[in-house]
Amino acid sequence: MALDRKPYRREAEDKRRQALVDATLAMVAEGGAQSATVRAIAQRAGVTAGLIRHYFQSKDQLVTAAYRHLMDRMTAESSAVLSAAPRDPLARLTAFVAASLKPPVVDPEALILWATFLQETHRDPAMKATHAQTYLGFRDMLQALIAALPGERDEVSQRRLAIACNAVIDGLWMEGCLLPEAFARGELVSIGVTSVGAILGIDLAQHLHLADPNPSEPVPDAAS
Amino acid sequence: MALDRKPYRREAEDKRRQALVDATLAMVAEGGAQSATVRAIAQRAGVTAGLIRHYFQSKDQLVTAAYRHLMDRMTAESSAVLSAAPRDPLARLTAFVAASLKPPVVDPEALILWATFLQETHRDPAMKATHAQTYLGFRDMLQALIAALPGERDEVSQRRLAIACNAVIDGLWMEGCLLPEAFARGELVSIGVTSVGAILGIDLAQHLHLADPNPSEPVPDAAS
DNA sequence: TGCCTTGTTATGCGGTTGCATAATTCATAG
DNA sequence: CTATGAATTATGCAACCGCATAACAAGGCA
Repeated sequence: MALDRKPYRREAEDKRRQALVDATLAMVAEGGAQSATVRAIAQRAGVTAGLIRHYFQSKDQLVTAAYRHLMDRMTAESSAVLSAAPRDPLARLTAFVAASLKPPVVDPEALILWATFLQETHRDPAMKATHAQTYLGFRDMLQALIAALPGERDEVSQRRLAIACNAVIDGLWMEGCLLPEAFARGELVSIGVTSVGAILGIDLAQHLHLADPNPSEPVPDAAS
Repeated sequence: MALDRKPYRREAEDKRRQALVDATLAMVAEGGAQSATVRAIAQRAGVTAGLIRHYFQSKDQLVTAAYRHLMDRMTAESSAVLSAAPRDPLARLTAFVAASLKPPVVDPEALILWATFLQETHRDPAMKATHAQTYLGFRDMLQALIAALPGERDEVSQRRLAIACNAVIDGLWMEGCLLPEAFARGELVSIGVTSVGAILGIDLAQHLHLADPNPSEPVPDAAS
């Protein structure tokens, strides 16, 4: 009758919720949505399945929270680039485009996560709202960068240009995530910066080395 | 003891397989992958679940067949435009871009289906091969159109330009599928043609009305 | 008309999933 | 040092999943 239960430690609520969210994203990234069962997620987080229900009313709520966290992270990665970018509008735009087309933004796992949650978006209004917000947020960021460029452009033109530039970036991002071996180092960045420049009628390529002295290596201080 | 079985009709193999594939796509489009169970698919196709195993060795094979059918359909819709397009290279490219950015290619269901199968791609080698084949096939089509344009371009440039133009089209396609209400009629086509022209350094917009006299209306003979 | 192949239905099984609930152990307060 | 509450584990359950197999009937062929 000597039941040896699994020993455990009590953790702060924030920590446990975060651990469960991280485990959810990890499971989805590795094996798709179907492998992200409550049991698998819990095991990944180092807890038992029942605990999920203690922090989330249902599995769907956990998934929604994970999606929101993912989107927040991607948005944060984008704006982080801007805060560290130079002041010259041309260099700023170049740095933004370049950062969007290399790791950690370009990442096979990121696309899997994005695609997996996209179908949930179709059903769950909360996730749909999160999606639209993030999506248009990125485009607005781009439009602001375009508006700051030298030269006169009315707002209608700015919007059209932002839509076009956003599309190039998204398309290249997808290709880079799906077929990472199909492109040479820095090729996506080069194509992206050149194309955005062509759409806007300016030469951005000359700002590439200024905006980013080390175009192929991700920041080395990756995880804390 | 009077068991009244469901009455049925025997059908040709092609018809039944196609019906099952169509039902699979319909279920995935409506409720995501998780709602596409063998029972639901069979019910949608008007048969019982056991029949699936009579035509496919497993559910995975049915899903793979459905994915291949979807990709073939999308590719066919794009290349169909080319066979009816004029001979002038500029007009041909314009028609191709325009057709890729309006119905039936741009369609919310299409994106959901694409995104859903994308995660399977990550696991199943057969689906990954189908994906890469379709993906690069579309880009090669684009590169051939670019190569036919007036002006000298070496193959390296052609490849880079094809990658960039493909990215714009993909990105706009995604936005159009995700937020159909965010764009005016014909706006995506207009932006796409203008942007592709800008990337290639030529003016395509003037060929838009020639290439497609009715840019916003899908063909009216939709379903038979 | 009557048989015979096989397309189709019907039924059942082992495994898994999300969720509910009871049992237990950790951490803190007094 | 002990008591109390809550975080965590453990157990169980109803529903559902894909798949196997057996029973049946539809339609061609003699």
